Amino acid sequence: MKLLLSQLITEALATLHRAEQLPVTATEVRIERTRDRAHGDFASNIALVLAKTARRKPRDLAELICQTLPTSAQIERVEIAGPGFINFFLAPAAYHAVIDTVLSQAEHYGRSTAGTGRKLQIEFVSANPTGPLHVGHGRGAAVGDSLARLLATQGWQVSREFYYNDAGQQIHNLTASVHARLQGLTPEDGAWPVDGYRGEYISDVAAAYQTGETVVADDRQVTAQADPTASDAIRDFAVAWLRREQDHDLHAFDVRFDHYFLESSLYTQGKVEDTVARLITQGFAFEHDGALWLRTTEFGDDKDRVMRKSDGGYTYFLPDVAYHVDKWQRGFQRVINEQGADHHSTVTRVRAGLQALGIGIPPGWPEYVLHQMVTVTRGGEEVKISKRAGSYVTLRDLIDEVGRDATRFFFVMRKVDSQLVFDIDLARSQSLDNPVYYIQYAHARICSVQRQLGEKGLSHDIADGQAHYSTLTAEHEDQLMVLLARYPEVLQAAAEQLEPQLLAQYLRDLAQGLHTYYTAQQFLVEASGLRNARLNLITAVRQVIRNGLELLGVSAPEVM
RNA sequence: GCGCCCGUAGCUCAGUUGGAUAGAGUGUCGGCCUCCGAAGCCGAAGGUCAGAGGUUCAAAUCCUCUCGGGCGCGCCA
Repeated sequence: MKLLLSQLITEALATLHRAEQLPVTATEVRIERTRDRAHGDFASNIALVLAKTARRKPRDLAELICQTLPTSAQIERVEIAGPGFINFFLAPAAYHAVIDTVLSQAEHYGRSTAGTGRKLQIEFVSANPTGPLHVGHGRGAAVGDSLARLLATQGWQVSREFYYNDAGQQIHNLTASVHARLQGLTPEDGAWPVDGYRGEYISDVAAAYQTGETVVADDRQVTAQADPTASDAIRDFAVAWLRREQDHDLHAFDVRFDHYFLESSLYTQGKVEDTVARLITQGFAFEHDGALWLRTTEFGDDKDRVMRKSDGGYTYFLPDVAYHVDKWQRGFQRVINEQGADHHSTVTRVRAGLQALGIGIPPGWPEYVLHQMVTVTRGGEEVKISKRAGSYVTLRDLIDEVGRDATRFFFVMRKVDSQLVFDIDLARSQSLDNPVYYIQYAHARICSVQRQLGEKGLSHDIADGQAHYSTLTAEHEDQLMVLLARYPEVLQAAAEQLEPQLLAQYLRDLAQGLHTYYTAQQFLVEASGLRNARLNLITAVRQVIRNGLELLGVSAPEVM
């Protein structure tokens, strides 16, 4: 519809130009939905934009454009308002069409094929297997997965990736902790490793190792050797055990990855070495104080960065760059990294490293979505400690306490770049103040009406409803149809701007529209035409709520 | 000190990427169940969009500065 209106105006402008009424040729004409229904359905500010170059008053120009505008069956009337906006009021038939579109496209409604076939990768969570996932990972999981689903609706071929370090210093600390536990030590003992982990799970890992358990994670399977001195075996088992723990939480969150990537593979496959060599030949590397540096300041960084330490080891910066080279070589047009904002300093660095390689990677590649910190409150007080992890609140704590639906929704309902206060009491409450239940309730209510229909011995005749759309004259019906029509636009905006909260916000609006309508009108009325028309409408609303919640990983229950 | 993010109703936050009279929820106050589910609906009250300049037909939105909060600033990851 936006496209149609834009074309009509462009035609009008061209006509005026030919008639020498307008000195400028066509510019890009943008059509917006109005904020206020009194201003019609769509508006164009073109007269305001062109007023200066046309050297006419905005309202006069708007008048001229309106008179020249080709007619369309979709448009009932056009008005000029305010400082010179052109407001379009759609014909009722244009509204009614959206109901049929939703009903016929069903779960596909709202999707676009614009990006068909283009490959996109989104990396998120990427937690090292040294402990349970914390609430920050939870936000990352919810945001990353919803973005993946949203981008898929726009036709992108999306791959979800999880990157982790299975062999570095942190893993060494993990191994040492489990080893110490196997020796009978506890975190309270003086001999406990200084950088060791102190959560309860260390004991669980040690116990499982001793009994020779076999653990199966999504990306690996290991059977414990039960030998308390075999540190490689302990390490492999501990990593697998914690990966399984993380997978357990991720599954409970309905998050699945297509690919797990090991940092160690960058070394074993020589990719780190290749990257260093390439950076040296490109001439951006230099030696200083016994270390090898990269002149990242050439590419916007505020200081140069060490690649190879004076002790011969690499800093994390280099495998990061090598990893992204690998992503590039795998052919992803777009790569999005979803991380906590505490990693924001790596953005410039990684991009600088990739530019220094000179292998044709665009300057803004990869893209980043950085979510701000999460704090958890209960009873108005900040919650900090989890017994399970020893120090931080885990994702599992949250899911166990408030459930998957509320947890996922709460994580995506705010802008990612705002700090998030996760109020456990609010998320738990199955009452008026919980936005998740509000939306789900709207869905369940529609299902309930459909059940009542059967109990009354009636059936839903879609065709009869279609023949009686003209009876849908209530204000609330009008508003719901507009909301339904907006859904594809919301998906497109949320995917384009990488902002899932737009969808969460929209679903709340749609649910509100339904609740208001529900209270104001009876659906199961005597008159069958009106009844079927209303059933068509609320069935379409139900479909869109389902589609939208699905993208946020939230269930759409038929009964609550 | 430098960099990034944030600052909107008492509280938690939206705000269609510069548009028309700033919006929800919650909290407060007042109404609505003989009626498809009251986990709901309707109404009232509540604002110097942190502050000051600037850009323009138009600024919560863009630019500069100030104040306040968060996160980073390692030859750690």
